[in-house]
Amino acid sequence: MRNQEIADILNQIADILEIQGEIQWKYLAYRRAARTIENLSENIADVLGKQKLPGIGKAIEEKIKELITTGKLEYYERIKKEVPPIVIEMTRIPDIGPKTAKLIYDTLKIKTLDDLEHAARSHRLQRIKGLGPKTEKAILKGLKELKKPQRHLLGVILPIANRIYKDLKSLKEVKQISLAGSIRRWKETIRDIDILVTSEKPEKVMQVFTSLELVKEVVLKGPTKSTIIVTRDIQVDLRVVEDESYGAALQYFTGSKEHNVALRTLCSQMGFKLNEYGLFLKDTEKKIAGETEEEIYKTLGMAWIPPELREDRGEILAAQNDALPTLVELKDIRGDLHLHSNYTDGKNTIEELVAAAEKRGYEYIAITDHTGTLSIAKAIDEPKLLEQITHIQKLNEQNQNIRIFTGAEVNIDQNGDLELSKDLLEQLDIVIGAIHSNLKMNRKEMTERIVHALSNEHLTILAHPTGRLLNKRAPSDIDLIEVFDAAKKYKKILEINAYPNRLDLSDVNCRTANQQGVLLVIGTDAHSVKQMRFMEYGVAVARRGWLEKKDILNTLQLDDLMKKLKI
DNA sequence: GCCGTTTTCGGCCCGACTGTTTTCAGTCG
Repeated sequence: MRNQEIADILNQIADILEIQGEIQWKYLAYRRAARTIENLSENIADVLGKQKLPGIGKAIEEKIKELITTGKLEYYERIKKEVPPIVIEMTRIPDIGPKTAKLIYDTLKIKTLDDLEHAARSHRLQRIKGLGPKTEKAILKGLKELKKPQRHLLGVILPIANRIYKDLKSLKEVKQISLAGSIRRWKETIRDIDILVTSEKPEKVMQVFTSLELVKEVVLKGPTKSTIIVTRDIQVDLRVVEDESYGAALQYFTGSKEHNVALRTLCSQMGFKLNEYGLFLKDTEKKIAGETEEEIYKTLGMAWIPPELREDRGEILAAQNDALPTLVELKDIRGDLHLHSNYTDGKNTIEELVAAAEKRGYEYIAITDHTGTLSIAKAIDEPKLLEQITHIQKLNEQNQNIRIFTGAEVNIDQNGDLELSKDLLEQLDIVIGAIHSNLKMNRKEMTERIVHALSNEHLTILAHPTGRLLNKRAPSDIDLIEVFDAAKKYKKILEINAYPNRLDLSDVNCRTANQQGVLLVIGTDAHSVKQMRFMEYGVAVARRGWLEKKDILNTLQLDDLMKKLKI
């Protein structure tokens, strides 16, 4: 049983316990345990009982063991029967929590969400004691939102956020401004855009904000908080605070929730109280910090923590011990080793890609078009690839500013072999291997397939290792620990694919790979000049994975890179 | 149900907002 499946079951147990009115600490414990498992790169079965896992004690450990060995959990099966599925379903509606869901069910005995909609339309909900017309309206609205996709890709939302940010920043009434929330943490998917501002004229700022060109709906407009809906049904929250609380508010609204909970628990132990207005002494309520984030973290005896690390994955302890990593930055990147040209499904010529790379200040790029039996990507055939190699050699002679490496993104077949002749593999500077089909093999076969590919002497880089597509396709079932072992053994490089719907390896996985001693590379997989900007998303994943400059291949200078790759 | 520089019991982050109430519970982030 896979980690995610086990985490899902623990979360469902928490939902049920919450609906049953169990004390909150009990169901919160299940959620915490689920989160621990979700953040794990290792297979839970391999580490359970062998190492201390936060939030997993004796009782939950036993339950996970039962799930692993039998594939079922007696306890879960039993309590599942005690709560009608519709009640759990109802809690997915915004503003409907366990209490309200249970109240509605107990009163009306509805069976489906359609029943709920009917009950709301015929005003039977507002007759329930404790509910009213507003709740009824909220439920009808919430039912519609349920059908929309819940989270947006960072790559979709960030350009929109930056546009709004720029518009607001240009106002003379705006003193300080920052994006906050998950977007400031560069999370791979984002629910809504949070923006924080300080101003002496909040009304004016709110007025501009709620009448921006891309506004579709104004949900809420107040002096300190406004909410709008913009294109693609993206929600944007703007909050205005006092200058003296800016740091505290920024810290608070940046999150994550888990980081904030952990930080405030620590505050409490130290005799402080932290909220969005500042850091206070617990007993006298005296404010001792709040203007800047740096000041708050410093007062708590730790270094300022980069937002990308604020996920409660050990960053607080590291900050206390002055052991935070010096995270890799976009400016450290010296080249892009995963690019597609118009020889196959790319939009631009090699010359155009080179010009764009120069503009970005790169020292080198690799042209890596598709080869193998890939019908969708118009794979390049061998004569055409030879032609491309000659073309690149000629360009390298003409242009000394940037080095163009020959390469290919070679399809890995079902057995883990590279779909390109040995002769050509030997001619290429960089061979990227990637799986594009048969993604649903079982764990053992898939792992063997990848390990076999990694053992191939011609392979340089394994691209998008898990094959996931955000919001669309789950990662393949792979024993990543074994893959990382093999990558280290055969000295192969694993990719952080920066394409916004891939971001593969993920933050958690590239962190584990690095801890296991595997070198990583950030590649954009760009199919056009425009997409070369995706590099910043790949860098963000690396940063969220605690990676430093030295952990990333394409931060090396040209000659060091060539030495490393023996080109 | 978990956890321990206050330990094996008694805590467990903190506040805003909302809708429904006559003082607060539920939900959210």
